[in-house]
Amino acid sequence: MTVNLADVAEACGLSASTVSRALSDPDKVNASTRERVQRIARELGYTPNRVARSLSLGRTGTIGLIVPDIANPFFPPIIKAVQQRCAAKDLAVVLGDTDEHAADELTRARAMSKQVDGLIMVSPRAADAKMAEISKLGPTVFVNRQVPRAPAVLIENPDGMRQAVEHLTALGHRRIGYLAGPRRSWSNQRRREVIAAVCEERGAEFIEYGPFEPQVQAGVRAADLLHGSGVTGVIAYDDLIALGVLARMAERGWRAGSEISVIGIDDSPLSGVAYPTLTSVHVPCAEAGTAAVDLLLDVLDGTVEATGDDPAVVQLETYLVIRGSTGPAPGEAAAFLPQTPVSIPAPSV
Amino acid sequence: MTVNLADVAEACGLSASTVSRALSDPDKVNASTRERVQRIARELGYTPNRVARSLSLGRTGTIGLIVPDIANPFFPPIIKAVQQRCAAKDLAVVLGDTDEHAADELTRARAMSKQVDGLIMVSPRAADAKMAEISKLGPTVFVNRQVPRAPAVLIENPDGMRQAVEHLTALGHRRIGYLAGPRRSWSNQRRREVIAAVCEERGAEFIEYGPFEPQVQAGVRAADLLHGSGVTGVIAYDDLIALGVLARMAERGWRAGSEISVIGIDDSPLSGVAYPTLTSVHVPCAEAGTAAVDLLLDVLDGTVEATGDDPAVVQLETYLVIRGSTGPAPGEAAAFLPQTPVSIPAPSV
DNA sequence: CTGAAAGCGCTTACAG
DNA sequence: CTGAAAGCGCTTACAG
Repeated sequence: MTVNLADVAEACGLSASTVSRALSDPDKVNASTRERVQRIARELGYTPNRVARSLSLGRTGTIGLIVPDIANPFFPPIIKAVQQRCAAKDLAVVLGDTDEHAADELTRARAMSKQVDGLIMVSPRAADAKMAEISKLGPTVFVNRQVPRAPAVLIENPDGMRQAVEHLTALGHRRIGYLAGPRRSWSNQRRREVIAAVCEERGAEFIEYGPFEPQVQAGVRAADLLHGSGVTGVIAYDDLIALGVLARMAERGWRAGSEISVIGIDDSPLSGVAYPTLTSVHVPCAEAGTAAVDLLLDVLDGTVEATGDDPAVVQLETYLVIRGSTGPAPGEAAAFLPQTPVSIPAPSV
Repeated sequence: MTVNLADVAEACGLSASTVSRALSDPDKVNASTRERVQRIARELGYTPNRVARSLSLGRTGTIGLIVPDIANPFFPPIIKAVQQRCAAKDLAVVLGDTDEHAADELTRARAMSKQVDGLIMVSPRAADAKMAEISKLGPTVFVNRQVPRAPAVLIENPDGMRQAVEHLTALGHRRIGYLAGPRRSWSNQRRREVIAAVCEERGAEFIEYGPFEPQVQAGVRAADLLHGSGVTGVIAYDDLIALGVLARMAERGWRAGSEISVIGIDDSPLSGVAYPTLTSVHVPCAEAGTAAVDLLLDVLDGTVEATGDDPAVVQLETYLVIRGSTGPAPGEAAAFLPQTPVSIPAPSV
């Protein structure tokens, strides 16, 4: 049905070998034959069969991307960036969603492994031992998770967390809550540690709530726990939880940014949509996606240390973005008078 | 390096043919050899090479999915559903994002075509003629776009639009605005028509604004246009625009749901996060993703009409979800007293 | 029920 | 510079 290399060869009166060279390695062929082959191939509407090519080359020109939940707004920017970068490099992306089931990560990776040249695992949930098994399947880069002896792109830089706590203490907050994420989450452990440490350093009390699932509904529940606790500033594991807190506060008539200050993490596009707008720690998701593809390509080229005790790790920066949901602690407001309202335009989504 | 069929055959003392059958067509093989082969294959950690399998079968076990923008919250639920359904059917999904460039749709489809058994095009932006070319590349199903002589899953049912307008007129609104989406958008044209028609039918004035890009920022701009226009009820092309309107209204101290009622379209998870929560037309994105995979599979099986004048088209239902951003038109409120506040829990995201 | 052989559509050392 | 041949790892008629 569809035209293949042999058809083109016949139409040219040449061997398949020559046609193949003319098309994929043009320098190895006489200039005039090259032109003729290319013209005839075009006329016949020939497109090489990628599958056959993959089989003989041993490379598929495809990479696998596995994420826990496409519908969680944290992931689409990463997926998009990976996909864009791959398109630019003429690589295809096969996508896997584990629906937050840690056990599926290895299964999906295994299913993909024979079909891709390398794998990008974003925020995997399963234990390090499972990640080591995944790494054995083929070249693998982790995003947002440090795995021993494996290359990774990390966006869990402590700077942003530190800035968040210092922002609150500078505003006079003395009792600071942390709405914890899932207990097994690597990010959660890192965030908790840094926040607790900076609280201590700044002489603020650190109070942990949770764990909470990274969902708006969990934030609604968290807001109710906060009420009457004496906590005046709170940092949520992620924006979804923070947005749930804001929604519940609005519903109950508490003023975010004055009665309680709320900080999210991710700086997702949602941050500008909430009311008030959400102060949040910016996490460079798109950059992480791009960096992950580049790192994986380096691993495939062998230009980078992909294993052993000192694998390549790319560390990206995080920082605090201040919006409307944080303000002086109650009783501290006077120090800030006269208050000039700051209007921050909603970001485009 | 990696273990292949021949290795398993050798370990079993059998031919590759038998091993192949034992693994992929177990009935054709003696029960005891079958068990033995399967056990040994497992012990050796054998996984079939999908690429080789594809080449000999002429099927890749992969489908292509092309969307305009992964980061637009409309698409992730569709992507997720497609991916989940495919995983259940042991199909891989290769994902393409055209970044809203209509011209890339054909290019990307062409690049994928040799690598997939079929294609799902979600909300494509390019003209029908381009879609016809894409259809010629191989089995193709369209989602959220009707293309002549091509199978499709449509979620542009007029019911939801009608309910939205009737909701507003029932609340006493007499001047109804429509914040139009991109001019070329197929959905936009359909929505505009239905809304205008129902306004006329109900004796309300129809006023169009825009076009607006489907982004929060565009809604901010739209809100300012609305002010002082006498429009009391407004339907936005999508939730992002509607959320921008709400954000701007909150910022300027206008009360959504009393001074102006706002309705979005998509019923995205964001609807429950905004303040007030957003009344929106539910569009069954996840169902559409699942239906698209099933339809594509039917096309591949040949059990469904995929071309000609009467191709298979699946039409899904839309309906209005009422939340906090709509209420009686100003001056009509008296008719509703005493007002009992309705509290609607935020949905999980 | 099992095996030897051909074939899927490419690429690429190896000769000439 | 060009061609014949082998090979990538499977599947599947065709024999036995």
